Amino acid sequence: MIQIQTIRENAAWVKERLAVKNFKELQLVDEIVALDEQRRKLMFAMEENKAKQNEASKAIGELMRSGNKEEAEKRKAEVSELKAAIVSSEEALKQLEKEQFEKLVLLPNTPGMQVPAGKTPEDNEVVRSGGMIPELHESAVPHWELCKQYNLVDFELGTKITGSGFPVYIGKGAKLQRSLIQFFLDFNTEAGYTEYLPPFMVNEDSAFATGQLPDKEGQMYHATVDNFYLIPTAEVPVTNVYRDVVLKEEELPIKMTAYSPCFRREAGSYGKDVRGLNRLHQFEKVEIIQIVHPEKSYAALDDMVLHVERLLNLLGLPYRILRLCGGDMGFASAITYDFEVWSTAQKRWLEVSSVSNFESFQTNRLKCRFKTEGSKTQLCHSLNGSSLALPRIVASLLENYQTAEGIQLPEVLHRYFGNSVMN
RNA sequence: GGAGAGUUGUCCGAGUGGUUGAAGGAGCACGCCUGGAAAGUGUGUAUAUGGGAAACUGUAUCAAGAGUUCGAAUCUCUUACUCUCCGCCA
Repeated sequence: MIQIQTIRENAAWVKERLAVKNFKELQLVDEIVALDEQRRKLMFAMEENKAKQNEASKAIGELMRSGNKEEAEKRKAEVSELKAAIVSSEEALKQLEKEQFEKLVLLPNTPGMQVPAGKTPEDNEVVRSGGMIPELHESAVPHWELCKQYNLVDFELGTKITGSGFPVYIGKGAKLQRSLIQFFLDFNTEAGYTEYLPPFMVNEDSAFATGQLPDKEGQMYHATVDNFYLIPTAEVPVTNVYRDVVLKEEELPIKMTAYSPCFRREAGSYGKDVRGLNRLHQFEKVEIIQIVHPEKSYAALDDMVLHVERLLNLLGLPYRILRLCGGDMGFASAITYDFEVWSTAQKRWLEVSSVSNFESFQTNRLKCRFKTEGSKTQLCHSLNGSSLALPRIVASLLENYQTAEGIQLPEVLHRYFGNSVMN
């Protein structure tokens, strides 16, 4: 949520930035400013009345004690009148606050100055790329064929048990999941991230704080009886560790990592783009999250991008890094870098990680602040990224490392998986 | 799931309708004392949000929400959470 002070003081700038994100309803900004002004005026008037009421009540207490009942009754009548005014302005104020909040919550985060304008994925900027695209043998096939051939993942079985988009990993396919999760977590903790294993369901407050509610209500699975949401990413429960927390400046930066399954309803399109592991309702992911001093969030962002890049280099996958254009960015993000790996058999790029700086957008909802010696509390900045999402990494590992004799995984995984060939 | 007890400031803890933003401790900060420290001693020590250039000042906050009252930490209701016992379970 954008801070109201920012909008109050720089409405024109906010509108200009939101336009970069192709946000259409810029009039909301002006409406919010107008509501804010009304709200403050009303609040001031009401508080004046309340002050009078408090004063009178105190006086009544004294009059009662000194036995001056008549005078006390007079003042009581006076307060009753005040009260009527207070009650009505309280209602009006509540209404104004509600309206303002409802509009405020609709505004996406303002994109940072480096964010390119644009509407579609074609407008994203390629920042750099790395890795080598392998030469595959003649009969190389996409990963869904490999999964079937070597009995690694059974999609039909998942459909029977649950529904489409819920694959069942079997044998070496299951072990590969476990190996990757452990490899990623080890890599992250060695870089100073503290490991968390969070709840996989969250309450409404948590889903709101990281920006999933109300924006993406329909994209989460909702356990309605208890009003819990299945997490779409570990970002939600882990970032909420610091909801309603005031940190000391020296506690920053906070670095956390977590594995979790991710649940996404997103009724996507059908066809080859979503075949196999390309798009799922349930998948595994390891996430990294940082909460940092506002002046250091862009340095932290660079650090996280390099971190993910190292991981892809270790896996030996051909990748490219994109700076997303305004139109392709998420609701809460100020800037996002996407990582894509090349799927040689499908001949297309697959998104495997998304690293974002949310600046104070999430922390404003979280009320995650820090206090400096002798100064006011201010909002931290939050960032997160995938390191990494499993299914598409698995897809490209299988495809890019296939040979006529079977699949030989990169060396970095031998420690976790063994060096056996999948055949 | 059933029964009972609880939730007050950084912490402990008092407080059953009227100068209670909240006694008393502890902690912390600054000062005095000291050669230095401990002890002792004095002062200060919440947050949010309005108004104001500022000094300063209004309002709200004793788990959360609603109610009774001129006035609520204190009375009533609802909810959440914690603890104990029972049940169930891995």
